[in-house]
Amino acid sequence: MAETTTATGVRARVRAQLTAEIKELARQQLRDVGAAGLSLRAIARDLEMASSAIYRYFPSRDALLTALIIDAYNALGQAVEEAEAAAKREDYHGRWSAAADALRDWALAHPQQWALIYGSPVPGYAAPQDTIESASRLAVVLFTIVGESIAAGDSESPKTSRAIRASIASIRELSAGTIPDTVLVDCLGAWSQLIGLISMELFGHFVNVVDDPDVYYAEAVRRLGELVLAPKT
Amino acid sequence: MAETTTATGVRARVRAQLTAEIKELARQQLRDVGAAGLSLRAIARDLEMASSAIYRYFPSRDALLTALIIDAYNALGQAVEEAEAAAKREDYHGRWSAAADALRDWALAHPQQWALIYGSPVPGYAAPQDTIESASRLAVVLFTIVGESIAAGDSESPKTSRAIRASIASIRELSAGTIPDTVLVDCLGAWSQLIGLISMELFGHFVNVVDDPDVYYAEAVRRLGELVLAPKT
DNA sequence: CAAAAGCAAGAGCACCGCTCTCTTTTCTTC
DNA sequence: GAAGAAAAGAGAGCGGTGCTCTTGCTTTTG
Repeated sequence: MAETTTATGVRARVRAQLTAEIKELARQQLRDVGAAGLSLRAIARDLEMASSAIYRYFPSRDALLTALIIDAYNALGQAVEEAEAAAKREDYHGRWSAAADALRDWALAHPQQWALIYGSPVPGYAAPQDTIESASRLAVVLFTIVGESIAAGDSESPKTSRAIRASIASIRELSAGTIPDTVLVDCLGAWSQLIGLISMELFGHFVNVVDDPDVYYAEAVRRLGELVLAPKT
Repeated sequence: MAETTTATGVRARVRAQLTAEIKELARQQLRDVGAAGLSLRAIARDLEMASSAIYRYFPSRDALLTALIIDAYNALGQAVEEAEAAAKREDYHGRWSAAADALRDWALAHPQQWALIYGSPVPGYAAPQDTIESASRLAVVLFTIVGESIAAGDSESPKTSRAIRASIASIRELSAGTIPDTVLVDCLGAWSQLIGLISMELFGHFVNVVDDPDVYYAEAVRRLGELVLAPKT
């Protein structure tokens, strides 16, 4: 009795640890055979347990995948956040590049996990609601940089049409007026371009097109920064 | 004898037709259950033939998928080519929009096929060489519009660094000097952004971000056109 | 201490891709 | 036209999958 005083206690902890082990093995399998080849039975074999026991931890293969997706979003978000935080606060272009570079670096280091979150949705087509918070971390970083850059400079903000403003109403709310509509449109474009560039490179669409992705990506990022940040001081 | 004079004859034709039927059923299954759920056995059942007989037509599931990928590239390429061809030759912005709109329209009409070609590579990770010709059709259209637009206007072309030029040597060759290096860099960015925008929308990354993708996409395309085409006459 | 809840194991179902072997059909060649 | 060659289909079978159900065991809880 005295030993089990750790609240919900031992059981919960070994469960958490085993859950983590399953996910780690799953990530390993992801690297080796890709998402399509991920097999619960293989994980169970590695863990030397019955295949049916896995289902005590994840009710289905899709649930495991979803958990991996959330983890991937968080790992990516954290990597970008940390890289961006390391740059000088007033150096907006530096912060922009740092974030963009961290994005690509993470993708190159974890291509299968990138494919998991930015490739085709693997399960039947359930966009799990749990993912949205983790997923937004990247966008938050990018839009924050732009917002603070705008606030620091004195911007002229050309008008946009009513329809365009309405089309991006959600993201306008989220950015809470710190970013003029015109810039906001460019931000969405820049964001999409970053994702597009990395996906194209990773998924093989730049074969025989771009020879040195490192150099090209850096240049693309620089141009996007100039488009979207307040003019350099 | 007289009836079998059609050269390689009847056999080849029914074979071609059955191959087409298999692919059509596969596409249907793609729509219903996605690429992950595509099953040769299910196709065989629909065709009322033994599952083993399918392998006379496609040596493996991946081979079928590869064939579908090539078909998808060609269908997409053709759709874009035709839409672009319908625009007035001198109206470069019109041609640009027509191509970009056809791109998105096709994607929305065939999301699973889009995922097949622009989502995560499904097979083990074999980038089949057969696909590259079909895959390039889209890029050819986009880059041709830009090239002809440049040729029509009188462009000042700012310098790019040696490293950047080298990084895109392959595509520079393909465009055969019709597009200045600076513009070429923007072209690649614009191309990637179009793919990125459509994928983000289709794969659910614009949920709670972009409310009216039609309107937003049109605006993004317009801006990309102004970036990449010679200034309007 | 006993009941309840969580956990592991095993057997089993229906499906999958793919490979054999064997028979039937069609084409080719003499 | 008949005989041999090539292509096509059928069926059984192998090893694998996700997932479920039942049966015991262990830990936690009242």
